[in-house]
Amino acid sequence: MATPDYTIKQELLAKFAKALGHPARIAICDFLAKQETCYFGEINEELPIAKATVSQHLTALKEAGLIQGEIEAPKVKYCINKENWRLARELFGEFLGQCVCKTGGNCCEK
Amino acid sequence: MATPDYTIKQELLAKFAKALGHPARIAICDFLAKQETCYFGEINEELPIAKATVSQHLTALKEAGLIQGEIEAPKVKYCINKENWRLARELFGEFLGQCVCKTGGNCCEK
DNA sequence: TTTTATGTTCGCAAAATTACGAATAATATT
DNA sequence: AATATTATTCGTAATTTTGCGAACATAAAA
Repeated sequence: MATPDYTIKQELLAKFAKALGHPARIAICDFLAKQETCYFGEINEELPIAKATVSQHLTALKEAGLIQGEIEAPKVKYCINKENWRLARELFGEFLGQCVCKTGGNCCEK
Repeated sequence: MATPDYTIKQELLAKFAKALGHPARIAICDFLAKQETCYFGEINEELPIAKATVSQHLTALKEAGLIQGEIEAPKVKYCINKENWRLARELFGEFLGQCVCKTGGNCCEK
């Protein structure tokens, strides 16, 4: 077994962050978070990129576990994966919260 | 002026997320969040990668605004950029929070 | 059964990311 | 002034990402 360079949490957080590291994927999530019905076509219309590219972004989000899809006739229905979404919320909250308690200026000025 | 494909918030959130999308950069931030003194050398020792690569990751975090550096003799002192860190915390909180209110199962089962 | 509608996958190109060692810069120290 | 310490930048290679159109798959509709 190779040396565990980073912790599981760090790896997981990085995986979520990487999946969210593109404006199109953020826009997809924003859209999905507001819809109960969520077909590929609607998402595709919302974005300024080709459908093949939209499909790729959806795959990236799916592989990170942030969304999920379900085939329905010739259409495909997507939605937020709420369980992992909550996990992401907890991890980001913990990660981004760990520096706030120490109020005051930065240790490096400017 | 080109069409604004995405909102400012979406772009900014994606920029922060992209910067955090690598375990080494998460590890760097974890380390910095716990230290008041934070020289390059200490960060470098903490990571299993070459110093040139560490420097690159630091630059990526710096360009995203999440950390900042200050030259001090032959050493360089790094720290969290607290102002932008707080902004990131707010943006991620808002983004990841927008789906939680609707409790219940996912719209797509399985 | 042939269309039609809806998305995914394929093949490709351009660009960006990740990683490293070597070279360089900048400043203390001897 | 020469040397040592510290970290960035350069040059390069391998991989991944992003994006598109065309081809394909699947199932409903005609």
